[in-house]
Amino acid sequence: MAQEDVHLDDAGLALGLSLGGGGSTSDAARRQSTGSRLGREAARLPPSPRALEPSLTLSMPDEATATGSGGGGGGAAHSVSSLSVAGVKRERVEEADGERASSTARAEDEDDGSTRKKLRLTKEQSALLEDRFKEHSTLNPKQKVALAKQLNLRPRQVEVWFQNRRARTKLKQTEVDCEFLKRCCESLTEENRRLQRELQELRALKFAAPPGAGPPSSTTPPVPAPAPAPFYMQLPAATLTLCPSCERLGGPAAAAKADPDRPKAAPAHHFFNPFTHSAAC
DNA sequence: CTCGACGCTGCCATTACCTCA
DNA sequence: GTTGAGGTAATGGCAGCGTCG
Repeated sequence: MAQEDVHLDDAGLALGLSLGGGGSTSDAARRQSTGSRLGREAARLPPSPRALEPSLTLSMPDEATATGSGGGGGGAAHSVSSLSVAGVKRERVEEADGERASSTARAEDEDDGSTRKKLRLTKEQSALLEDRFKEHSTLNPKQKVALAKQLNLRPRQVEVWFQNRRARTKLKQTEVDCEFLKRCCESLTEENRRLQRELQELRALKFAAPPGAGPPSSTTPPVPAPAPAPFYMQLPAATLTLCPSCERLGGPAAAAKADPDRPKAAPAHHFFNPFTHSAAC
């Protein structure tokens, strides 16, 4: 389980906190020792300035144990460890892989102990992560640890990658939805104009015709040809789903949101927004 | 059964590093 | 060499849910 990894991973961090006093709580630390609300409060110490006394640099956990994945220390591609320095937890990456040895390795050379170094995933790692993401956008602890082991990363890094990946996906989807809504709005505006015109014409017709007059003759202005279905009505049937709470028409996300893995109590909605996955009823 | 503490996880906003034009 | 923009790994905070005593 990831649990083991967290324990191991945090071994050095705990030390860092005890020695450094105001050291930051890394996410791993938060997940472990500050997971509780009390713990969180206790851990909410003012973040130390990044350039705090470098002499506070702490010994980091043994590489092999820090990775926790078992394959960490001896991996040909990476060995990763965590280090808590003056409120900054840094990732140190040693790359034997020449392809991507660039930033991280260089950064380490220039390491002055006051900056947060950033891991760059190799193409292979990214590809595998992408593959897994395509299969499932979330990982259970077992999968996470297995994947981390496979990638020679820490489970936390895999977790973060998936988190960020989900965020990117959502952002993209939001952009798509936004564009769709824009077109929808334009279509509705145009439709509204058309109906207004039609209404005006009908009114003009009504007032022009003498009361009691028979049905319009051939001089009657032709009824406007039916306008093409407005954009918002061109939704494919598959996109029309029911609001899960009130069973009125909603959008595709309504069904997708009904993920059994994480059922969230939906309020009683009537106007279900398929784009924001929310409702306002 | 209810309640509070706790642990875990996901989402979100933000930060900070890195690359590239 | 410098700079600004964009991409993205990492961090911190918060909320929801399940478990346990």
